[in-house]
Amino acid sequence: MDVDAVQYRERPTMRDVAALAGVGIKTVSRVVNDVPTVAPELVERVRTAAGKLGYRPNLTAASLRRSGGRTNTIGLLLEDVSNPFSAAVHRAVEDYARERNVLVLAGSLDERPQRERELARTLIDRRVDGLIIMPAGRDHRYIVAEQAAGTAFVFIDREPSPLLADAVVSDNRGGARAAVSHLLRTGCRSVAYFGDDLEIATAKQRFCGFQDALAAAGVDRDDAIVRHGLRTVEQARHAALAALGAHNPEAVFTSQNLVTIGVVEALHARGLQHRVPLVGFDDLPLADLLKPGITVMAQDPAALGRLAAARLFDRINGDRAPAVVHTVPTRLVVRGSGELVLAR
Amino acid sequence: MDVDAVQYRERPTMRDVAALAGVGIKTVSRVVNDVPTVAPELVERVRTAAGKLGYRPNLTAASLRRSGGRTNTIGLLLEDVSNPFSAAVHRAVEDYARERNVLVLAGSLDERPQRERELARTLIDRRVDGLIIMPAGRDHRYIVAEQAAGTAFVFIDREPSPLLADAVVSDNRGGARAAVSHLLRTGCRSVAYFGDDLEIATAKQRFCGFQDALAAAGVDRDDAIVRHGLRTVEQARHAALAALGAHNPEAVFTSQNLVTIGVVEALHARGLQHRVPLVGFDDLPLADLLKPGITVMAQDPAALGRLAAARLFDRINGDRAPAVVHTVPTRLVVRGSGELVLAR
DNA sequence: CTGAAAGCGCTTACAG
DNA sequence: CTGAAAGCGCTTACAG
Repeated sequence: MDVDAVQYRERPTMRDVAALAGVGIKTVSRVVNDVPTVAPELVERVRTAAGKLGYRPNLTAASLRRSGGRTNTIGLLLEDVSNPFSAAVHRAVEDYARERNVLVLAGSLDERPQRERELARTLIDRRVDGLIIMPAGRDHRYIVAEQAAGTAFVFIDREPSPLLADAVVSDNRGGARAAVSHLLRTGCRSVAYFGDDLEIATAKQRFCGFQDALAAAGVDRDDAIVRHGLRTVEQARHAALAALGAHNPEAVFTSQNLVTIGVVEALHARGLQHRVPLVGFDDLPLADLLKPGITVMAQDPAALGRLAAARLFDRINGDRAPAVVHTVPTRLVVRGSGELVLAR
Repeated sequence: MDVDAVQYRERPTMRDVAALAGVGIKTVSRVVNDVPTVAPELVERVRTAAGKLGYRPNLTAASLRRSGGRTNTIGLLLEDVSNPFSAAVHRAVEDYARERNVLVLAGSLDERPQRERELARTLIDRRVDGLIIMPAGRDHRYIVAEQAAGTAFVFIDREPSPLLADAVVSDNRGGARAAVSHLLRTGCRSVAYFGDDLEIATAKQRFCGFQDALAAAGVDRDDAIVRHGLRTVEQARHAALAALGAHNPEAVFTSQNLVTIGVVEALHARGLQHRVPLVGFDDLPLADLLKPGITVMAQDPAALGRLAAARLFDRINGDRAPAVVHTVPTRLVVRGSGELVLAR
């Protein structure tokens, strides 16, 4: 039995089922939707006819007329469906939505604001019930009209600006501060910072936390060992190789996943991985198998996703309270790299 | 400006735009769909009215009547949207679909056949134009009726059974054979196998490849160091710790991601990572930072996703040729663990 | 070039 | 308990 052997035929509609069962179309509708007030004999006839025809209801047609007009679909705009952080958020949102019989349309933004607006618009034109956005853009006023028309919005990972909708974010500043304070406990007095583009809200918050920790410990910031704008592993590695050669920082804080990997590669290349303490923001797979293991300030993407989904469904269900920002704590995962004993 | 300040109002329809612009609804439809034969002045009036009302077309309503009835949506059923392999496939499918203005509804199956059927059915009831399935189940006859009704199917990573639809799969057997042959080149004569449940088609194919390589080299298989059914990192670690203690295999082949991680953890725990050669099937992030780096037979999930999407769109566009299986080569990534010099 | 009528597959509102 | 009519927001098919 292969593809060219099958019989092609149109999808049967309720009308076809009704005709075969000898009932009205409305009775088919009742049976399909498990309305209990149908005579058992008619239920039986309708089910038999539906089975014989291979009838499947058309849910998009149903939602068009159904009161409330919900599509039972939500949109999820992520930085990139294939990066581990986005993917973990996605899974948590999917699980929450699945329990409510709602499907998820996901898309990748790649830090492109224009892509964010286009995709949001496309999803709205599909009439998703709500949208969870990990924003690439910095201006979210475009959602105002959509909110007024009934589409729910929740932002995740980064807050919208202005604060037009709920947001669920990591404690970026507090987490970074705690990470750097942890490093300073090794006794070091100069900490290098390698981070992402400061235009990205989370990068900025983490840099603020870095500064908070230095200030609290009475340590001066040395701008010679502060590097922003690192977007890739390669950029981070090159920046770290240069800084390690020229300035010998006593410890290193990295603000993001890919940056951590690049800097760790550089430390290994220089043979410094056991001598220069490092803490990275955001967890890495396999980080505990490295020598030394990489100490990180881990985010909880599953919690972010679950909480964002919960807020979104509250909004979809009519909650019109003022927008709130929910901050999710981060967690220090001690594995060795952040606890090296300084050779003095 | 915050959420409780907005004005709630219904979404305007084409009828509303038509009334405000003083034209027929059909003219609005023409303008919205960029039909060129509308008088410039009317186009202008319609656009102004639409802008004033914040009109957005309802694409699901449009597709209901549109000939062909396409929804410009496809479904993607993955093992787990958050695992790196699935996520990479997802991204490739998304990119291919995006160029064609098609959105992707993704879902996770977690190796549960029942979930596969339920989700497939749900997506069909939404009238997706086609479905790409990384199957959990072993019987795919349920798709026959759906194919007949016009829904396109492509399987990815594992073939459907019976072969009812196109499939895009890795060269599991050939890749495993090449990986184990590579190990045998170190001079070892006993190779342990740690693998997933043999019921999973890919695991079985990789085990066949393992046996092929031993047979080609004239090495006997030692079932004392063959372990199947490993589903998690923990199970793999425990199995490896037990086998390493009792049987001292000279080299190790692991059939899958999580198994590789568990076995590498066990080797590190025993201090054997520089003495027992290992090759894993499927690549790992950070595998090159470990000491030694982990040599793997890498799959190409992006190629799998792209090719599956290409087949699916061909099918959606009317291709009714017999089903074909497309095999994507794997690639040996040499990093050290598979090239250890045996201490004899 | 423009628009009134009919219809996509279903549900609502209503009458029997 | 059942079904004919009207309508969801749009497009098709057609007449002007």
